[in-house]
Amino acid sequence: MATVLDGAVRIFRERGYNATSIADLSLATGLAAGSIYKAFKDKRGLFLAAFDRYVEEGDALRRLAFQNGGNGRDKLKSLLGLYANASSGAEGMRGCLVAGSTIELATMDAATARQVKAAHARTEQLLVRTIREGQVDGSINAAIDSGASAGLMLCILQGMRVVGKTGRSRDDMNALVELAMKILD
Amino acid sequence: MATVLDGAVRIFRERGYNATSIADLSLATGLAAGSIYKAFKDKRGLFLAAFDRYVEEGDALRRLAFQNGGNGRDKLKSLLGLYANASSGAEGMRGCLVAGSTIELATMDAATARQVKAAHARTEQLLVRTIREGQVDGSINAAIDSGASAGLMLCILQGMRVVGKTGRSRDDMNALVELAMKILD
DNA sequence: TTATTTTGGAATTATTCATTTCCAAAATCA
DNA sequence: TGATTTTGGAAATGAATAATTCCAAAATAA
Repeated sequence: MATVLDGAVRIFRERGYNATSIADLSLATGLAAGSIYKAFKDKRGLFLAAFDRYVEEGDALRRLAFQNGGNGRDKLKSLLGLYANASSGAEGMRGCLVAGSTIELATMDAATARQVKAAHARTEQLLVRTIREGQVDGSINAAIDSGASAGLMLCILQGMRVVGKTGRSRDDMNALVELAMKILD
Repeated sequence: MATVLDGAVRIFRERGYNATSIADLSLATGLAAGSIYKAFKDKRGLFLAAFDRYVEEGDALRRLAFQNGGNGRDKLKSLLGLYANASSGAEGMRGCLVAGSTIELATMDAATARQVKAAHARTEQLLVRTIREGQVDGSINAAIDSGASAGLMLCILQGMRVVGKTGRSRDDMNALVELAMKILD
């Protein structure tokens, strides 16, 4: 089942929900259309399962990035580095399921749209918490607005994912990370 | 003709190329399907015309933002302010045709993809030029890498357009602008 | 005024789409 | 071993799609 969802995640990242047909999903997951419908009820159900898996995997990667510890600033730098890597080369061109789904928000039903917005809210909350942690441990300027800087960080992360679709090198993306950290000064 | 393209720009911004049908375009432009085909050859032709118009309008807005003059830093602040406004409220939720098209890159033919990438390149070149201008007039730190900081600015601008789809207030977005300017310190 | 050309769009066409139906093979149960 | 249930998927269905055809009204030319 996990590999079915991995295949779905991949094709939805590349093409988005609307441009991905059941035939595409069948190729990507290895299941025939009838089986997809038996397992997920419909295309939207498979999308939601894939989206959840993608968000969970992202959460796990972010936790891993934070496990190397250090102070708030170190953690944020790890996070930006993680996104810089994910946004470069062939993997970067594949795209982000959250960014892609955000662009398609207008074509989604309310419940699906809520899931997409919730994913952003969760990332933004993590950013706020980590910035505040840095402000407490002294690694981040205590005077900056944690909400605003978290919002800016979220834009940078999403922007990397979009620009990554056009093909950027790892060096290009990593160069941005150093500069972005100045926001926290 | 201009209002036809304006209608097309609007619906493509909101829904993207793939999720916009000829029926949608007919409603948005006021032309029947047969007329659309006579004027633009096909859906892709209308999209390209709409995309060109959107990019040209964006260029005009950026020129306008720069006309208030000032040094390099002032100009960049105006540009970020322009994007912050465009990315907030109902207008922000409508989305950006360039960001949206970037997400759909994998579903485009090579010529259309080149146009989308060219739009990014043009914005990035403007950012590089303006940062260098600021480094010459002393308003921007001469030591920072103009290429990397332009790349980061591009990510911020595109990220604002994506996050703006989820609904952000003008105050939220403007708060980011102040912080983003620290990159140039 | 009549003939011809141009224009706008309704209707149609062929294809693709999401979803359902139905069938046969495999697995399970008695 | 035979009967029944489960499972996977090919084929079919009805709707939506991009694009084309054809018609009538409007405009132009003689």
